[in-house]
Formats: sequence, structure tokens, C-alpha cells
Amino acid sequence: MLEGRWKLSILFQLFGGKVLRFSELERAIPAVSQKMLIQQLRQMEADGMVRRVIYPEVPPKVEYTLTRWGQALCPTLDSLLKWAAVRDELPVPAESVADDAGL
Amino acid sequence: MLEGRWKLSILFQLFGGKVLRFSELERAIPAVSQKMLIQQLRQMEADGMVRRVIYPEVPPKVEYTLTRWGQALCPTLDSLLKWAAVRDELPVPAESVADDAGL
DNA sequence: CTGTATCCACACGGATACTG
DNA sequence: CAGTATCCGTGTGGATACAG
Repeated sequence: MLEGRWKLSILFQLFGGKVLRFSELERAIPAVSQKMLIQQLRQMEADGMVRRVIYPEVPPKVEYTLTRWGQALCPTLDSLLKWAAVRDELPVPAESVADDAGL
Repeated sequence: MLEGRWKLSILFQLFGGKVLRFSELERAIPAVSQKMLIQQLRQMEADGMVRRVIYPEVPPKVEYTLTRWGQALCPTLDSLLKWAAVRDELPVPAESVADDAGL
């Protein structure tokens, strides 16, 4: 469910209860195309992570937010980032050949 | 770094300090092909998550384990699973159209 | 047993143009 | 503004055969 090139970027933009319009997301993630942005948003909406609110105006206005469940992912992704950060402190292990033939 | 169809399966097999040979991993994850298994293992090794120990025997014997850093991922993935599990308890939200035109 | 090497299909994502 | 529609290149992964 978190797969897809842009899902995590979208999540990070929306964490903290932030409310963003489609065009704001586009600007916040410059590398994403409209097609991909809408596709991943729709999937996340279908999965219940993202809420989409339509304002029946002209010109159109649509706001995206995380659902409670989506927000609940924040601490977990945080610890994932912390885990990834630890990697830089680690020694680079060499290839290991066991001495003992293992019986 | 966790991308790839089989990385998570491999991690779950190796969590808890388990030591598995190549063929044991193959059997533990029946759907994976040799090519993919070796490819993902090599990537994980390069990333420092997996340790590969070669026994210079005939026939060959190779054992795979998680590094400390790899093991450290366990609690995070656990909370990820818990998060995913919560989803089943949630109501299905309908499409929402804002009443107020936004001013 | 533990891999390599090849070939192939398809899903994924990017670019562009167009619409209500 | 917020999407759809279309085309297309590439990467990822699957199947199979082969090797040390």
C-alpha cells in the first residue's frame, strides 16, 4: 500500500494535519507529474489514508488531507527514517568466509 | 532500500537472528525465483542489512543472516504491520463535497 | 547446492496534449 | 484549477537453461 514512487512524498507533505490543494501538492513535489500525483492520491484515498474534499466552485478547488489512520503512520515512518539514518554510522563489513567447514 | 518484491519476505524470514541457507530461503518463500532471491539478497547485503557467510565446501553452502542494523528494523516493521491491521476496523468514508463554498 | 546468463512480458512511470 | 487521455521508454521481475 505504500508502494509507488510518490506515496511517501505525499505523506510527508500531509503529515501534521496539513491541508493542501492539488496545485499546492504539485508545487511541493516539483518532480511529480499530474498523472502520477492524481493516480497515487486516488490509490491512497481508496486505501483510506487520504481524504479528498471537493468544493463545488468555479474554478474547481479540491483539498487533500490525511485521515486519522493516515496520520497514525507518522511515528512509524519516523522510526523508519531514524533507522535509515543510523546506517551512516556503521562500518562496512567485508565478505566473510567461514574457516570451519561446518562439520 | 526496502523496495523490491521480496525484500520484506526475506527480512521476515531472517528476523529473530535466524540463520538460513540459500535453499532454505527458497523453500521458505516458494513464489520467489532464484534470480530474484539472489538479486535481492545481494542488494540487501550491499546495503548492510544482510550478512552472507560462505562455507568453502563441496557441495557449496552459504548462510544468510541479518546484521545488527537489519535486526534493528524489526520493531519498526512490526509497528507498520500493526498500523496496517488497524485498517480493518475502520469505517469506509464516502466522497465528501464541502457545503460551504470556502469563504 | 548456489548461483549466472538470457530472453521476455508487463507494469510503472514520464511527457504531452486536451477538457470541464 | 483539477483533472483525463494517450503514447511510449524503461525497469523490474518471471521463466528457463546452464555452470562451478
